[in-house]
Amino acid sequence: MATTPIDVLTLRRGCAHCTLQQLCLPAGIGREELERLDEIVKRKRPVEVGERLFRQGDGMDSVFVARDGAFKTVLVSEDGEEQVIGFHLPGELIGLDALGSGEHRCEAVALTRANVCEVPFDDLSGVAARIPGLQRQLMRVIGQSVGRDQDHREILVRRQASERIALFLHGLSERFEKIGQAADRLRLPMSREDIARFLGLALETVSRGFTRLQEDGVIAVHGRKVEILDMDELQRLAHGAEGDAPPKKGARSG
Amino acid sequence: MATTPIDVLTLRRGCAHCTLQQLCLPAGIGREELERLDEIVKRKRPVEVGERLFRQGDGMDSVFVARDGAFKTVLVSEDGEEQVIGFHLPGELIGLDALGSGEHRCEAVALTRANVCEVPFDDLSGVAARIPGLQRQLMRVIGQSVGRDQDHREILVRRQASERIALFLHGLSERFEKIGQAADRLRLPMSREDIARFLGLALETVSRGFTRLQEDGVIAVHGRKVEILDMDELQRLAHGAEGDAPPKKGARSG
DNA sequence: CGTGATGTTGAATAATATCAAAATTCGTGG
DNA sequence: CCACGAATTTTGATATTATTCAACATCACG
Repeated sequence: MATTPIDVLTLRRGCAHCTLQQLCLPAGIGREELERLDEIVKRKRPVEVGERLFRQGDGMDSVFVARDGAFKTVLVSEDGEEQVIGFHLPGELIGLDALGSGEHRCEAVALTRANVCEVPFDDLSGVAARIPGLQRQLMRVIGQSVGRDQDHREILVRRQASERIALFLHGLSERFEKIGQAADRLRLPMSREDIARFLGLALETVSRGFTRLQEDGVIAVHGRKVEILDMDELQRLAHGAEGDAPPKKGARSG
Repeated sequence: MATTPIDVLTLRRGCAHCTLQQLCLPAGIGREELERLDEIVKRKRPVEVGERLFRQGDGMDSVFVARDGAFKTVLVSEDGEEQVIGFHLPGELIGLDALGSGEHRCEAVALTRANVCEVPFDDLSGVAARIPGLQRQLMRVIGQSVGRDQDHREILVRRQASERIALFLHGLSERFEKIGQAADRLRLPMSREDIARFLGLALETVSRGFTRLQEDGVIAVHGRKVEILDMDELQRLAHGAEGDAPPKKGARSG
């Protein structure tokens, strides 16, 4: 437990044997093309908590994908305040924010120790140009990234803290499920403060929100471990339903 | 004043003579290429207030650019609530939200009568593939679009209504200036309600915010006409400065 | 078993939403 | 040019909600 030894085999094996295959760039790409992709993908030593993949102003040399662990992307304003603009789970591309300008507008910070794949963007574009499937995958992944940004905005326009929090947890749950983890037993990789800066709320408000959800029997909280007890209700709350009349009492059927 | 006759000449002339030339897709494209672009650009009859360019779920057939007038893009949730996710001034591409999925996630509504150019996306991709300059322009414009989304998020994470409003006005001012209109005399094309739904605030809060800014001598408000009297102060307010110690007193010089 | 970081809780304060009404603007037609 | 009505905007009073400052609890880790 104390040490997570680097799985050298996994490192060598490449995309073809990665558990994220179906979620990451390689999804739906043929065997040969996969090998070409493998050639340009760099697998790096584990990244430690707090390490950065890139900083604001860096050129967009590579895009990154975590095979495990988690990252946050943050915007640091002139006065040093940190604004969290996204969280990244395994299989979700990191670093596309520089697509427009060629320069990163944010920085990517590791929330946990993580193993990441680095894909040099020039090479990727080159390979993608010759592999229609990869080109399509790239667009798909970019689209997903834009979609997550939209989700974030949909969270932020909500005026009630409870809605934002419910929306956040529900969205995270969906994403965990997508990468093969339990949707109802989340181990949050980020602090309450990170969540607060992501939701545009005070840290204490987030904490209280969690407590409230627990009191209402929607979730169970143990620090960063969150168990979702009533997914339907969580979703209801995420869409403006007040604490008024949850169709409880032997809930989901009638 | 009562009638704005359709300028047939302008309609015929095409991109080469459009006043938006340097801001729109054609910027920096050679004469011949411009003609090829012209061939695929459709110029439509004026769009009336409230008309939609596309709706949620529509396929991304075209992208649009207003030559004059203004649009909003809105997200309509299941329960019929409207969320404003963007405003579009002349020269700003509309309809890129569908890039990822191929389907529009939002709908584009005319805020004023407007003349728009429609660019069929398939054709555009085709032409762009053969014109490196256009390809680059397209990326630039997409990047700008993503940038405006980021700006919106940066507005929404602000916790003070006054900051959001200041940020909104300041950003709008910059964009007006970019299209050759006075930066300090804005004719807002959108209602207070639209602004509220864009900023994630109650309509009344927006109104009060405007009034407050007027009382503080930062702007002058006459309905939808807003004059910016102290741009520096507006910018200061946009970045968390309280009403504490504005370096006022014979303001702008010292 | 301390110790610093992280998370929770409480009380007072400040900000915003909500409900209601008045004022203004704008388009339209006389 | 003026008057009218509908829609928009502003303003007021009040209730809700979130923030802030502070203390306390808990967790992770050495």
